[in-house]
Amino acid sequence: MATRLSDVAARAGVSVKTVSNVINDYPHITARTRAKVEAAIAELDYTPNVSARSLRKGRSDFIALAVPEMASPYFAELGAAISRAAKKRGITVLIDQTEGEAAAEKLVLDGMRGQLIDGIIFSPITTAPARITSADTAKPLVLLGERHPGGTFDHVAVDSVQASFDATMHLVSIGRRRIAAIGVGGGAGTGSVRRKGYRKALKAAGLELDPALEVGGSGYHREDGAASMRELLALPEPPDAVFCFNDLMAIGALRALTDAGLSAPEDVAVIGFDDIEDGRYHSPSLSTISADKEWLAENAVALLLDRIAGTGEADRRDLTVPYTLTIRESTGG
Amino acid sequence: MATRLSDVAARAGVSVKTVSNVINDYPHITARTRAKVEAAIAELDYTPNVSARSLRKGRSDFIALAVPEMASPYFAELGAAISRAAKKRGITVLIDQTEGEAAAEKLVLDGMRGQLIDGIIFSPITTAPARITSADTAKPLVLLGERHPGGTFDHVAVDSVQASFDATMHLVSIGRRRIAAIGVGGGAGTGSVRRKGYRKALKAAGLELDPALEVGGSGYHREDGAASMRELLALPEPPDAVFCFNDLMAIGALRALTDAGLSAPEDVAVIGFDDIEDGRYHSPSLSTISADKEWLAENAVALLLDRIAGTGEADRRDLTVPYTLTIRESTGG
DNA sequence: CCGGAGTTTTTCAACGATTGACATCACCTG
DNA sequence: CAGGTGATGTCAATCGTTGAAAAACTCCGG
Repeated sequence: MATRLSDVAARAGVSVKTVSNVINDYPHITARTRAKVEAAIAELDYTPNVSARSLRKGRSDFIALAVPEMASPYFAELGAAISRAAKKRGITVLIDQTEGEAAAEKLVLDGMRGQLIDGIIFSPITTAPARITSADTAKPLVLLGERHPGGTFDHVAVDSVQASFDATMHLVSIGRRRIAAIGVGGGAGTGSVRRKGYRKALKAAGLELDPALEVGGSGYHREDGAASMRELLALPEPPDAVFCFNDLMAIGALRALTDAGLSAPEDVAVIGFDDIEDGRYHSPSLSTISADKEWLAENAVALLLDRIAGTGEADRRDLTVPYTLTIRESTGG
Repeated sequence: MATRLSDVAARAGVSVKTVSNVINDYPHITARTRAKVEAAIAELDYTPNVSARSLRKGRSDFIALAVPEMASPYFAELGAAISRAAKKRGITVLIDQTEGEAAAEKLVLDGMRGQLIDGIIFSPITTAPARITSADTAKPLVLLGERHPGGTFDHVAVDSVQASFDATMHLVSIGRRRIAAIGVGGGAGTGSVRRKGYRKALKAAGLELDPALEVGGSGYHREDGAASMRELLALPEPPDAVFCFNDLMAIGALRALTDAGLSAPEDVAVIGFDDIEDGRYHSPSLSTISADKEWLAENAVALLLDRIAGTGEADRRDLTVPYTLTIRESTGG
């Protein structure tokens, strides 16, 4: 595919610039010329060279999505949604796995990838979001994940406190009194924000807060959920319900429950957060907080493109993703 | 980030050429100069402009991975592995979702992305692999998925027939006599190849082949597996074991089983294919064919880079991914 | 048939990094 | 001290595309 603009031009009998004009929808072109050029393009199967174009224009129509790990179902689903949303607008998404490494996250922030990308959608995990300032990056950036009042960037996320409150209240509403939380140590503020909602709910329900029931470190994987659940079950007085700060841990927790010969929701009710597809097919199916990922993707992309085009408002925007409480078997749905 | 090569040169007090030499590992450079230049690069936080470099060199160090959908756990895990393998070699992976659309797949094959990428790792689904010829693409290409004798490209895959044989024989070995197969209509040859292994095993075990036990269309998702399982359970003589052609369907099948008040492995033993993480944590945990994804990723990337560098052997290579039969609860492990 | 107002098309020079041919030096060696 | 070697610099060209500006063309009224 060595077809260049000049080849097309030669074929169509016009100048290189005219071909470029046709491609870029320059208004003043005769129908005749346009037709000729388009025919030549079709015949030669021409595709513009992205590198050259981006070098000249300073725009590449590539954006990066930086996530901790793409194999994690939530991020995989998110990535798919964002890719789709971007494609609709003629934008290509480049996915970056930071693998939870601070170094990799820093790389993302430093106008990484040698100016190829026009902007970044960033889901931080190690980098304390508050510490990210506009000085750190030259590229437009949209943050996903927990909100942070002092931030300088556009931001899209669920109201985690409220959602966690709802999840916990749901456990209360089905009669549970000893409700645990898994994932309180979670990265990038997730743990503390969701715990806030959890505690608020306990208080609202008049339940006592037992520190022994708040468990979980920074990992948010299945095995972390399983380990936390085992820890809880080993307590002198185990919980009768657990709110896991994400679905992946909830699935691990359910597994640990089964391994212990117990079952959900009878012995322990379990609710997660994220609504990943696995949860729907799990036995028992998993109750969860279901954020609208399509909405999130659409808006994150739109926000970023606005910023890139410079048409966005001057001050940063904070979008809140709609969510619903989805009740399934794991809480007796 | 408007730092250019010339800025670095000025800062280091050397010529642009020297900086370029340092970056590109030109042999004759004093340690002093190299140090100076490297210091300048670090201070200015310089990153070469990818567009300019790729325009000039004709190499971008980007490769594309084209998969049907990245939200599907198998592809997500594969994508993660390939990204990692590529990163080790200084290559960036661009993931493309074809969403099972023939048009999108065709786009991938037409030296898509305007010459930005150096090569493609392609996991086809609608495009009949035999139909892909080197005439269709100008870029080096490595195919994943079922093998096809007539192909013209390098290829990496599990020996699906053998693996399916093993999976089926495992069901036989635990005493099952009425063994069904789910996914026989699967895309890009997967269905027919795995069915071949399945049938071979039945024959080897002296079991009769019942066409009613071979079900499933082209979809390979959880809901397809669930639907197929329901279909099987509705038979006058339902199966006592099922081999699902991928784990996702197996999970759906397990769910359908549960919904019908039956359980695995007691009523119906279930085995899948792929060893996705979900399967390990499912209740019951899922027996499966576990292909070495890291191996697959490493080799697919290495093969492609060889091809790109032109150092590969002239004739196409066909690599077979090692796998193991992993027995878990769903078959009584 | 000319001048001017558009409209359409072309010419020219970047964008930033790399490379090749060659010119300089500064040393070192015999 | 001539000649060789190693290290760096100069200069110009190149990759394919596009913005700015200039040139060529069309059309119309006078």
